[in-house]
This record gives sequence, structure tokens and C-alpha cells, in this order.
Amino acid sequence: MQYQVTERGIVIHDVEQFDPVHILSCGQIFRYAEDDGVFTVYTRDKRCRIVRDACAWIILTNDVPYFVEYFDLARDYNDVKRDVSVIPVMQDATRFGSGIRILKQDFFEMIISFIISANNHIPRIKSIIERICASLGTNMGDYYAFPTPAQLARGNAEFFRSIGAGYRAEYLENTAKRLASENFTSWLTLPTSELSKRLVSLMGVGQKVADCIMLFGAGRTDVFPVDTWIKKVYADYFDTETNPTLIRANLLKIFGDNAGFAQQYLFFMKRELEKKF
DNA sequence: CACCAGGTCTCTC
DNA sequence: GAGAGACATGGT
Repeated sequence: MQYQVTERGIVIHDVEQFDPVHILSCGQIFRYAEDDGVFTVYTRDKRCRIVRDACAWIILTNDVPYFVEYFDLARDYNDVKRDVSVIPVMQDATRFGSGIRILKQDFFEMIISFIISANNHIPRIKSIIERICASLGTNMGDYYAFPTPAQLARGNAEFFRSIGAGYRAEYLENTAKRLASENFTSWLTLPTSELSKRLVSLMGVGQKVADCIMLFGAGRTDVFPVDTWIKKVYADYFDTETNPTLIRANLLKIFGDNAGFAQQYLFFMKRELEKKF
């Protein structure tokens, strides 16, 4: 995709391929805010803002290379949309979420965030993560960084319960301690099936959460997180199968290596159309 | 005010 | 290895 780097930041004129509302509300990120048309995005210990100019979006940042990568700006999403449009419903889905881009987020942050996401509401997931950052993350002045593995490992189950993590508190303590004592970033070079096995071995990580971690935090698109929304979409547009393992296998067969993109378009469309909050 | 949420774990068979 | 229950919490 075309973009310009100016003294103001990264300027994106192709608004058909970049829409902050689509990007931030398609379920891939929990640390963001919108205030009067200004979007603030937090990742690791960094932050950027997205503002609207006359006919462009501008990403305000002092770390251009990081956010060019983060927003996947090198990729042409017209190609992605063409590739996933193998069945009729995808025409609507890619048009509905035309400005979606899959963010290249931090591996560790995704592991922890999606452990919290299990059987939880999105607004509540956000607030739990916020409290974890405020308590254990580095103070960056007017915001807090996501804790490093060592910082997170300082929190025990009692702490995680006190900030509202509920029964996931034990998972967080267990996984934080394990990741703090292990070179888990080396997993990123493993093939998807092997990476998946490592992730599922973590306490609180099943197949669905592992797929989210791989899609949003490990650059893998040959995955398909099957959650409650995808089950609804599947019943609407595919067949009567209800076993998530088989649903996942069928969708991977249909969408192949770009399955992860298809998942985001379908998730976003279904959730927006049935949104209650 | 019950119901439910981007599921996973544990315990059965 | 498939199926049933339990599970903390707070938003709606």
C-alpha cells in the first residue's frame, strides 16, 4: 500500500485500505482508545495516535519504522481481499470491513491478553489488561507499558484475582512464571503446527487462544480462531457442523494460507451486525 | 437481576 | 479422545 512519511508522521491516502475503526474493533487489540475522532493505540511500551486529515489518515509517532511494520503497511489488502473471496459471503465481508488490517502485535502481550479473553466480555478484557499494565508495567509518563515477562512474573494469583482476572488468575501466574524463565521468543521461528503445540502447552491456552496468538502476535495467517462469533457465522453461511475442531479444519481447507484474514472479515461483520455494546 | 462472555481445564467413559 | 461441568467476574 502507498504511504508517505512526513514530519507529521505516516500519511495514508488510501482510506479504502486503512480504517482505524475497522482495525481497532475487529477484536485483535485490547489497548486502544478513541476520543473525539483521535485514536490512541498502545503496544508494548509504545504509543501512537491516529488522526484524520482532509482526505487521509495520519499516524503520529516518533518511531516510524516500528509502526509501519505494526500496521502491516507494506501489504496490499486488495490482494488479500481478492484471495479470500472464494465464496459469496466474502464479497460482503471484505466490503463491510474494507479498512481492516491485521496488526503485528507483540508475542508476549498477545499470549497474556488472549488468556484473559477466554470466556470473557471484550470491555472487561480491556479493563483487566489496563489494571495489569497500571500495576506491573513501566510508567511511561502519561501511560503505562505492557509488563515484560519478568515484570508480570512478579504478580501472583492473589494479585491477578484482585485486579479482576477471576479464575484465570492461576493461569496468569503459572504462564508468566514459565515464560519469564524460558526463551519462548525462539518459538517464533517454528512452523505453525509446532508453534501451536508449544502455545497449547501453556496454562490457559487452548486451540482458539493459540490461533489468536499466532494470528495477531506471530505473523501466522494459516490459522482460523473459532470462537462463539465464528460458530454463528459458520451456521449462517456454511453447514451444520458444530464441532469447533472440524469447523476449523473445514475453514482452513476453504481459505488456505490466508485463512486468518478471512476470519477477521467474518468476525468483524458478524459482531458489528449483532453489536449490543 | 439473571444471563452471558473471542474457552480451557478437569474429570469421566 | 469425546462429552459434561465447573469456573470468577462484572457489563448489560
